[in-house]
Amino acid sequence: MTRRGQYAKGAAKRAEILDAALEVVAEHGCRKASNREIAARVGLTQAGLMHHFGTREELFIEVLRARDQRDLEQFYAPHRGFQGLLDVIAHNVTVPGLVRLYVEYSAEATIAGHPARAFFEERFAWVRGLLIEALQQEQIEERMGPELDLPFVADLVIAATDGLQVQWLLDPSIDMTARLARLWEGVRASSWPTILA
Amino acid sequence: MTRRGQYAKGAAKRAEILDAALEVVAEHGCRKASNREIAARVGLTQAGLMHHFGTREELFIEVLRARDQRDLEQFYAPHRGFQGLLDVIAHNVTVPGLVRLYVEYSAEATIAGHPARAFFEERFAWVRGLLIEALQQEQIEERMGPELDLPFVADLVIAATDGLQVQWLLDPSIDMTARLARLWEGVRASSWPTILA
DNA sequence: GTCTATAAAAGGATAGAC
DNA sequence: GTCTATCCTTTTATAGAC
Repeated sequence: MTRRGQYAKGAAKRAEILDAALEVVAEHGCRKASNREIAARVGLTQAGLMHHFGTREELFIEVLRARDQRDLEQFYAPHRGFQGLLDVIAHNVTVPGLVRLYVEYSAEATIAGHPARAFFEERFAWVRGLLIEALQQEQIEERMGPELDLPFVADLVIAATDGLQVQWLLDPSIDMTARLARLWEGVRASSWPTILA
Repeated sequence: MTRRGQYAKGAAKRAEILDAALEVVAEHGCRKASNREIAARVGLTQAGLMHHFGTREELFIEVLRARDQRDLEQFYAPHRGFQGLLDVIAHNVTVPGLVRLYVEYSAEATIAGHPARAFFEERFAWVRGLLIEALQQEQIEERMGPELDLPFVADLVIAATDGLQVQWLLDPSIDMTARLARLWEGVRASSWPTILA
């Protein structure tokens, strides 16, 4: 019971910190989001914060992991096909801090030896896999031709999604979901097969 | 003459610095590229570097400006159509530092009040304009249907290009040019008109 | 134009008390 | 689990000599 309570409290505090980190990132950007300010938002000192996350990098990675887990549960299911991705993007519009963290941190992490590089490599492969599954379902239900090169289409859609997020951060009036939906309609209805197959 | 020589020397040093900045960014990333190391590469102290560029941000923006200017002269011409973009991307593969700077710095600069935000906003509008011009040329020469929504296609191509660059930084074996060429063939040959028009 | 010297700040991380 | 206190590093930027 005491032990249980301690764990529960620790987990609650961690969750609180993850939310605070998002707030600060949304306001100042990932680069200028200091541990001190994140800590202050949850009534901790910087040292107190470091007790929960060994390093700053672990904190950011944990934020992104939690996001992926939530998105997976809330929006993804193989039978939903492409709609799953569209729902994720529609949801992203409501969490600009998360979009900013993803865009900024994924860019920074591409450098060799960066502590978050492996995370993004693995995440990319994982997302590609999910998207390919979703596209296969679209083929099975015959909303999409059977000849398309799925890995190519998946990577292209991911690239467009990532690029759109930067455009959206610069101009939030852009409707990311509508644009992706339009891209998807283009892929679906395409007579691309002879080219993309 | 003396004056001329001074200017020439100053300009040469500036150019040297821009190259050095790219080297350091390629190795450590934009975030970890310190003024000190850039200065050291050209045999200057950090203070000496600051004489040429008032701030770090001006230096980075200048690097990107010089790149755009060069790309414009070397690769872009309205009558070349989409090939201009393909050539730029093919060239990008040979300058990873530039790609890294662009990806990382454009992400960071999306934050409100960032000194480079205006630069990226303007650059984005400029690139979109060039691409639309190029696409119009493709239509004129009837390599592409007349019904397509050009601004939409342009933004989508830019998004895909930007997203591909992140993928490429994580995995340099990806052939960005081939993927964009394939996207372009898809757009071109598409029976998208009823959807995208 | 370049250097030396220094400011002045901010950052992440750790040790040890409670 | 959290705080206080502190360390140490690194960074950008400036002032003034040469």
